[in-house]
Amino acid sequence: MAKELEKTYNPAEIEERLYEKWEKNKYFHAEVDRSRKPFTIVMPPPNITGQLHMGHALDNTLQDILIRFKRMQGYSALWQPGTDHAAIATEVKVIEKLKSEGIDKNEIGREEFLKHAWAWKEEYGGRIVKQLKKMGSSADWDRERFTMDEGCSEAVLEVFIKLYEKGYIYKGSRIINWCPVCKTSISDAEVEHEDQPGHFWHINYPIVGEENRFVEIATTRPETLLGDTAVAVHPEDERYKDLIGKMLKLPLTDREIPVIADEYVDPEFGTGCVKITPAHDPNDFEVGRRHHLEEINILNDDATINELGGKYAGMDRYEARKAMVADLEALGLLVKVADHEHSVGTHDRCGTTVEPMIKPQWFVRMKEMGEAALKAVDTEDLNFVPERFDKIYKHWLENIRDWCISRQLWWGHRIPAYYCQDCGEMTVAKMMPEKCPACGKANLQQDEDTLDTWFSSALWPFSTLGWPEETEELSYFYPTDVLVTGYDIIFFWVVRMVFSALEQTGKSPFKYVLIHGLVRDSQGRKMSKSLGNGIDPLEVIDKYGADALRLTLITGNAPGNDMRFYWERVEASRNFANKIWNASRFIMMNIEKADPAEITPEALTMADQWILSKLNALIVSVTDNMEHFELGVAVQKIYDFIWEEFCDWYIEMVKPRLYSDEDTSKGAAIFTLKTVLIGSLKLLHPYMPFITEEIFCNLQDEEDSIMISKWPEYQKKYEFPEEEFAIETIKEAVRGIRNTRTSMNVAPNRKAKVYVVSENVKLRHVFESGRVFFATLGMASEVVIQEDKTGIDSDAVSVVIPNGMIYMPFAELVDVSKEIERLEKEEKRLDGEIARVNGMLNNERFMSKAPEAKVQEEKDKLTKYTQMMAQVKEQLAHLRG
RNA sequence: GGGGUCUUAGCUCAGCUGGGAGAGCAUCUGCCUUACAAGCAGAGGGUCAUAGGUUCGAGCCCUAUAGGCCCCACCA
Repeated sequence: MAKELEKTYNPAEIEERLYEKWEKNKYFHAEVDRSRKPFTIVMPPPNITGQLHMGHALDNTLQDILIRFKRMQGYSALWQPGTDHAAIATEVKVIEKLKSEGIDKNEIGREEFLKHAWAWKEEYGGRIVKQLKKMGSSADWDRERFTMDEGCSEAVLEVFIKLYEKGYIYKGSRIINWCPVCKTSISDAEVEHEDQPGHFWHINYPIVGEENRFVEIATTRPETLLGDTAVAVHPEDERYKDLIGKMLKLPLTDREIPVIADEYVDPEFGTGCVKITPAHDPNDFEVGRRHHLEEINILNDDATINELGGKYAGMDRYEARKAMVADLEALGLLVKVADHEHSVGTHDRCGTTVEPMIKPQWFVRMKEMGEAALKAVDTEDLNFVPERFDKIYKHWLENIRDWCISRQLWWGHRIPAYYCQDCGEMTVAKMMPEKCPACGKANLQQDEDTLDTWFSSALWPFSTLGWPEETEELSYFYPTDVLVTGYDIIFFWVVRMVFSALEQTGKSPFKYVLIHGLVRDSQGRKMSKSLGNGIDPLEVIDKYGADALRLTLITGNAPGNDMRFYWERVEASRNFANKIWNASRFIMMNIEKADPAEITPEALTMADQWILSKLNALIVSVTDNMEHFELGVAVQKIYDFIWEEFCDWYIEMVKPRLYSDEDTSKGAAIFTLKTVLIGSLKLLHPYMPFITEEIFCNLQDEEDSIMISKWPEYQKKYEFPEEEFAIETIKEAVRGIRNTRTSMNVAPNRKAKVYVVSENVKLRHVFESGRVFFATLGMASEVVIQEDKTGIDSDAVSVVIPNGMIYMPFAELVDVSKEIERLEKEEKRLDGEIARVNGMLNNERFMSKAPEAKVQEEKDKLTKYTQMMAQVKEQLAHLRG
C-alpha cells in the first residue's frame, strides 16, 4: 500500500532528508569490483576559496547525471571529488585577512603564514563541498581529496623529479610575465590580452658623431627606454642600411647603444626602427639573445623604476612614463604623439597590467609532451564533445611555448630543489639531502618558490587514485571515462592533464571530454560580481528546489554552447516537478483502492498497451541520447512523454476504469500506471534525483532507493505496434472533435451524440474498443459506430479522419456557411499535401534513387490524403446542396 | 592577422548521422472538469540571415557575402 503524498511539493524538506539517507547508506561510494565494469568521472576540484556559482552548478549537474545514469546501468560508478588549493587565489585571500588583522605577511614569515593558510583551508575548504551537496551531487565523498594532501603532494614530487631528470623541467633566466601586484611570475595562459587605447610616442635617438641626425623610433611604452640596449632595423631596409653598426645616444641616459639589423623588424610598420629592450619585451628578448645584447632590468618587483633608472628611480612605471615624456619634449626629442589602440596583457586574477621581465624561473619543456598530447586526439584516445573543440585544443598545443611553473608564492607545493650555500650546487630531490653532493657540506637551502597550481591539478585524474603507488583503484578506475568542464579551462587544465597523464601513465586520462559553455544572465552578459547580475544557485535551490535548478541548466542547451539563465525558466522547471508530483499523487490515491501484484497480459487494454509501447520506445531513445551525451535532448523527450502522453492522454483515458467496479480492468490500469510511472521516474532520476526518489519510495513499501535501482531496458513483451496505431488514430479523432467544438463555440459542458462512420472494418473495430474515450475526452453523450450515414441528420457537423467521418448533430448551432468555410480550409490543406506527395512520386529520379521505405511511406500518404479529400469533397457538395 | 561559432515563431533556444519546421515563455479564446489554475482544452505566429552550389530531396552538406559573439596571436 502506497503512502499518501503531501498536497504540495516541498523540495526543501525532502531534499535534505533524502541526501542524508543516500549518504548514510553509502550509495555514493564506489568500490573496486571486478565483476562489474568501472565508470569513472573525476570532479574538477573547486577552489577552497570558492563559493558555489552557476558554473559549478552546471558542471556538477552534468557530471551527476552521467554518474547516476551509469550507476543505475550497473557500473561501479566512481565520481572522484576533491578540492584545489588554488595557490594565488588563496594566498591573496589570506593576505587580505591578515591585513585586516593588522598582520603583514613578510613580518610573520613563511612558516607562520602557512599556518594561517591551512587554518583558512580548514575553515572554508568545506564550504564549497556542502554547497555541492545541496545540488544533489552523488560524488564519493569518502574519497575526497585535496591537491595538497599527502598523496597528491607525493605525486607532485614524483613527477617533478622525473621530468627534471628527463630534462623536461629546467631552470633558466628567461623572459616571463610578472604581476607587480601579486608579485609573482605567471604563465602565458594566465595572461589576458585586451585592447586598450594608448599612444604611440615617436622619439628621436641622436646618432653619435653626427650633428642633428636622428633615428626616429616609435613606442607604446616610453619608460622602457631606460632598458634599451639597441635599435633594430630590417637588414634590407634601404633607408637605414648605412646606419647599421653605428651608435646612438640613448636619451635621458648616458649610455650609447648600437643600431643592429634583424629580420624581426617590419619595415612597413611605424618608422621601421625598433627600440630593443631585451629585459622587458618578449620579442626584444629574442632579438637580444640573437645579438648577444645586454639585458638591463629597470624595474623593481612592484613595477617601480629601480636604481638603474637614474632620476626616475623609485617612480611608478606610469609616473616615470609621464616624467620621461615631459623631459624628452623639453629636450626636443619628442617628435609626436599619436593615438594608438594596442593589446595589453593583464593578469587574469587581479587585472593588473603584466610586466615582462627576465627572472630565473622553472619551466616545463613542452615540445615532446605537447606532441604526444596532439597525437592522443588524432588516435581518438581522447575525444572532445562536441568535436569542434579538438581544433582549439590542437591549435593551442601546436603553438605552445615552455610552461613557466615557478611562482613566488608560499601557498603551494614548494619546489624540491636544494642549493648548497657554500658551493652553490643545486640538487633536486624528494627530501633535503643531508650533505651537498658536490662539496659535502651540510648547508643546504630549499628553493623559495612554489609550483603553479595547475601543476598539481594536471595530475588530478591519477594522483587522486593513488598514483604513484600501483593501487587497486588506479588499475580499476583509471583511465577515467569522461571529464566534464567548461571551454574556458581547456588550456589551463585539460591540456595539462592530458600530457601529464600520457607522460606518467602512458594513457590518456579520459576517453571523452564533455565541454559545456558559460551560464549567462538574461541579457547574455557574463555573470559577475562587479556587475551584480549573478543569480546565486543556492537561492534558486531555496526557492524552487535543486531539481528545478538542475532541469533548468540542462534543458534547451547543446554541449559547448553558452546559455542564458533567468527565473522564468526555473519556474517552468518547477512546474514540471509539480506536474509529476500531482500525477504521482493521483496514482497513489488510486493504488489505495486496488494494487494488483500481478496481472495477466490479456487484461491490458489497448490504451495500456499503447502507453507501455511508448515507454518502451522512450527508454531506447533516451538511453541512446544519454550514451552520446545528448542530455538536453534526452530530458526533453522524458518531459514530453510524462506531460503529454502520460498525463494529458493516458491518465485521462484511464480514469473511467479507475472509477468503475470492474476489477480486472481497474487492476490492469493501476498496474500500467505504476509501471509507466516507475519507468519514467527512473529515466528522469539522473536529472531530478530528489523528487524521483521521494515518489519512488512512497510508491512502494520497501525502503528502497531509485538511485540504485536498475536502469529501464527495452522489453519485447511491451511492443504493441497495432495498439499504438489504434490509439494514435483515436487521439487524432478526439483532437478533431475538440477542434470542431471550439471553432463552433460549443459550450464545454454540452455533450453531443457522436457518429463514427466508416466502411473500414478495422477502423470500426478500433473505435469500438475506444468508444469510452469519446465520452470523456470528446464530450460525447453517446457514440454510434456504423458503416454508412443512415439516420444521421443531414446538417450534422463533420470531422474528416483517415478512412472515415465523424458526425455530430448540433442542430441549432450549425451555421452552414461556416461549415463550408471550415471544410474548404481542410480541402486546401489536403490539396497542398497531395500536390507535394504527387510531386515526389511523379519524379522519376526520386522513384529510382530514394530508399524503398521512403517511397512506400509517400505512397501510403497519398492513399490516405486522397481518401480524405474525397470525403471532404462529398461533404462540401452535400452542404452546398 | 589566424581560428571557431552563431544568425530558426514576439523573446530565449532545441532540432542527433539530409526525407513533411519544434519546445519553454509571451499573445489570443474558452474552462476552478473531484492529481495539478504551478492546471486543462483550443488558436495565432517562421521565404530556418542573404546569394549561389551539391542532391530525387537542404534548417542540416559545400562556397561566397552581411551582421553578432568568442578564442588564439610577439607587429614595436
